[in-house]
Amino acid sequence: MKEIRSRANNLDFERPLVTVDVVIFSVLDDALKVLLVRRPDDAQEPFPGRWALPGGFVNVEKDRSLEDCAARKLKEKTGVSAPYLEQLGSWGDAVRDPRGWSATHAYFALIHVPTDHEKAGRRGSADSQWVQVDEVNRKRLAFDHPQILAAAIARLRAKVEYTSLPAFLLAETFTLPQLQHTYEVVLGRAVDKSAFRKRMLDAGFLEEAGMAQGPFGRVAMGYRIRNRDQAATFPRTFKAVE
Amino acid sequence: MKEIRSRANNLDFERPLVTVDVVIFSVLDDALKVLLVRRPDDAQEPFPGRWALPGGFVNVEKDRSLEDCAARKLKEKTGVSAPYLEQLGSWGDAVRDPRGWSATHAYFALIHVPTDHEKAGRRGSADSQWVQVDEVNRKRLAFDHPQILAAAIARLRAKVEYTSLPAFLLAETFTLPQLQHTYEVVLGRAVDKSAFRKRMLDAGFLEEAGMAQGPFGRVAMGYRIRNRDQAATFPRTFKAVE
DNA sequence: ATAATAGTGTCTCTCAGACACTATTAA
DNA sequence: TTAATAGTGTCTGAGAGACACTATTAT
Repeated sequence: MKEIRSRANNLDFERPLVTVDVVIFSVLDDALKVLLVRRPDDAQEPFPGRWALPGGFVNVEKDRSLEDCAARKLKEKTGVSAPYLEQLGSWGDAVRDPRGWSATHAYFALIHVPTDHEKAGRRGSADSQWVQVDEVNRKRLAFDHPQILAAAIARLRAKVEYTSLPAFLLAETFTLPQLQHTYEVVLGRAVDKSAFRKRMLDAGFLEEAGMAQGPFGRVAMGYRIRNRDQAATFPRTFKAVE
Repeated sequence: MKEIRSRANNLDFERPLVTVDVVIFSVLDDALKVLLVRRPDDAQEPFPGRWALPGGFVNVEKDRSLEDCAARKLKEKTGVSAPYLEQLGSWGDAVRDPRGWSATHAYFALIHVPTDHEKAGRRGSADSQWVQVDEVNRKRLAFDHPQILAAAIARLRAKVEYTSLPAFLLAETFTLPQLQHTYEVVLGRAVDKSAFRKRMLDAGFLEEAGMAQGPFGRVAMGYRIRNRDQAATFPRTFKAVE
């Protein structure tokens, strides 16, 4: 392994490799899914051909900041440019990457994938695929990505109990029944309609956005997130523990 | 800016500087304080003589992981070896360090400083000092440490509302009135004794540890944290929002 | 009309907070 | 005894959940 040396300041020690990885969640076909990419088959690369989280090295010329870097990777893989993006954590040690001491900054994104959006891989392609979160263990992910992904899923499941995060998994405008359905998909259980509506409306993070007509039944009020930079938090969890 | 490309593995690009910083909290003299260190006066160094969070470069020979590195820095500055240590986040961009593109992994520690513990700086020394969190703005901190510290304080204040974190600011065994006092110091407001006791005991994260006699009054039950690796979370916040 | 979906009203039960009360210690 | 602190009992009010009800649409 080679070191980058310099003169003046005492900066001549070996620097770790620095990467960014993004855990991208979306709800597709009534299931919570995560986007995985296939690593190159090149035998020079670590974990050739294995599935992994989208990510890569920080480019000190192109990336102004870590968050920029994460947003860039997300844009490259999905085309989405205004997602919910939050930092998940960092993982760094001597052995996680065979190429040397490395540290990755993991981000956590919630996006909406339009139904008719085939090319960016609604179904998937040879080198990228949406995988249901409870089936992701069947893939043998590269690096320490199983841990990172597990942390992301745990964080999402925890925050869904007391924040408005699932709203970011929907299109820009959505109805309360759609939002409730998204909550139920992520929580893995049904919630009471009346309590749900009270909670969402009282939290004040929604603004009305005209009526929305579905294929059947009564028209519903459409809503939009008032401030997409920040999720709302509720004073209680969804179902008090017994 | 240089970019050296090569054949085999494409690892010949400039790597960011990688550091770890630790925000160390403790309650001293009935106030929430944070430990700051003074940067060397050497004019070659960035921000000479300014106050900063304890931290430094990751040493790929000495540190097995980022968390190891944080624990090492904490041990060096305070002597404490079994603290509550959690990751706060990472900050990385082209300009935060004048020496070049750098990324820091910030950690968040809660420790107890014994009253008679003078040397590691209960009062402070020439190059390290415990500063009350609401007076920290008066110091002109180095780097982007004002943001990092603000994030740490926000995180602590938020989590105190629904977790057992303040228990880690006390000695190994403590009484419920002591714990309540710690909560009140961190929250900055009084809480009801009866509700507080119910909440703590029902959460089940404490175990009895014999009676503890104070200077006056009735003896109190001493408690210990059942599992120091993890904080308990309560299903509601302390005071529901109006 | 019916089926399907959206949205509301009401009751109940839990539980946190308020606060007054009792208990135990030292002096 | 008093002062000081530890710990408990009881009431109440807010609010989440349960669930039945009404409202609006397409066919």
